[in-house]
Amino acid sequence: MNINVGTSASRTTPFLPVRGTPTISATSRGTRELLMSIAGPPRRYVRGQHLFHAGDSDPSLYVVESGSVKLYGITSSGAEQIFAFCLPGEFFGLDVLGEPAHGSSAGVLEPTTVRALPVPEIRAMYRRIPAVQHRIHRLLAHRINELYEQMMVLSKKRADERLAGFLLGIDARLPEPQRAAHILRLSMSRYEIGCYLGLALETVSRILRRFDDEGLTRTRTRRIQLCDLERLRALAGLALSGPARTTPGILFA
Amino acid sequence: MNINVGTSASRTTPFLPVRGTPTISATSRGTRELLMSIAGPPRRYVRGQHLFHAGDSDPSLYVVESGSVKLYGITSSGAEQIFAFCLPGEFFGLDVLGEPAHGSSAGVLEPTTVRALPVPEIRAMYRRIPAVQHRIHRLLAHRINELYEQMMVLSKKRADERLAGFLLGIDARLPEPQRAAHILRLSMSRYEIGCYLGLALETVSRILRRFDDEGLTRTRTRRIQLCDLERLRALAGLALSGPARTTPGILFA
DNA sequence: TACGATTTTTGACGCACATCAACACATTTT
DNA sequence: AAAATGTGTTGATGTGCGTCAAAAATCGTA
Repeated sequence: MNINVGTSASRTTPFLPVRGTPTISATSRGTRELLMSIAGPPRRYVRGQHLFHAGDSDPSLYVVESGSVKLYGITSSGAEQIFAFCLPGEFFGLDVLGEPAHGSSAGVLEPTTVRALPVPEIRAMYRRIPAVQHRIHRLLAHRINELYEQMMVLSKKRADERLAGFLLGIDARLPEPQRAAHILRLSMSRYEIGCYLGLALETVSRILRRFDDEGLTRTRTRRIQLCDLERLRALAGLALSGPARTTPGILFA
Repeated sequence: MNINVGTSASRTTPFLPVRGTPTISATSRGTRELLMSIAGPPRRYVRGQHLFHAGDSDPSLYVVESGSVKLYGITSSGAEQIFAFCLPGEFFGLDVLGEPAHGSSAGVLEPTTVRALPVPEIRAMYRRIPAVQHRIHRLLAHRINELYEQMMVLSKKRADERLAGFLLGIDARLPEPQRAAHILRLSMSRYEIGCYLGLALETVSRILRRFDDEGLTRTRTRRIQLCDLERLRALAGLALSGPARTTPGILFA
């Protein structure tokens, strides 16, 4: 997304006092920092490179520092299906925590740096700091609910509703500085957007054009400005307005 | 599904030696039994009753003993979307382990008995028995990969391919005795099947008719016999034949 | 057994979106 | 600067499946 945030560790974790179990850990805050403390060195990649493929038994998950990554699988008939786009600060590849191998492939969309977190070290951390474990559960559970949301999109929404939701979703995940202007610089092609939303790339292009004609957006290839957030939200079926959107998750499997 | 298996605890857990971390626990096998040991008493429900609704902060997850349950959500436009059908032996509602409230609703499809597992007790168990924690991770991670699969179905497959996959999926999850005959006794309506597969109920009905005409199935309302497994598998895009299908998961969020 | 309610089937019709096919850009290469 | 390559736009056409409507079958229950 042509964005450079500082190290993702600089992000403050919004909230997290895990209710219920009285966690013994001293630091109930800062689990993200704890997790990041076992992250390997930043690694650079360019578009087209892969961090792992479905089936790889590489035992680590990843955090995006800058750039963006797509998580995807291949249909039985050979078609690509994108499961998620991962932006700076977000974890992905979490499924190796429970499965012997990755269930999806991770491909880089633009010049990107990521850091790896070795699964064994995460497991070791569980013992010492229960809060980390709760954090991981939060991430996994949250991801499942995100996928439920995506299922509803794929099976019930029209093309324009999907696109509106997609644009708003990206927008909401931008780091503070760029979020204000509501200008997206997409790192993915029309084809990839279509792969994610279950649409043909031509449909993506056409709907985007219509949004422009109707004053919802201002599009110049991969630079998209969101002009009428209210109408976009209405289209996407989101609650109107809503200033402070809680973006607690920051994870991907 | 009009099925009565013995207590789900009688199911043997297929495999699970968690690679990597050398688990200290004495019983690396039998985590399922351990989990079941904290399950509450069996509770009976009839069609239409609910175990929880999306948003409920009921801190427990559930196991189906007999009968069946649907997990679903409501779209912004008020439409129902079914995320999963839960059969005997399967866990559901796992997302409360990480989220403060349930992310979906659980409705009963037929006379059904379930048992509840209180989240606090599961958490307490983590400390004592790390293997239980790995098991939970397995369940969550596996569920995520299942949802990836379902995303591919919803966005890339034709109606007949979806239906074929659905029927085979149910079939593979039947307890041993009935699986042999490949005769399904569905507890869900055409409408509910459509809700799950992203199709109109009329389409479900029509495709089912076509399957019958083509000799793939023999349908009498909710009793469906799978006659030509090979062709069904080919349609669904599954590997041909494949005798012993590993059904490791047995979980739902 | 008979009644009403729900579910399922079947047909007719229309539309949202995929597909096919050029063409227009933009970006990189030589 | 021209050529090559990938990406995006736009139009024409087709179709898979949704929608609407009504009859038929099944189920629940008196």
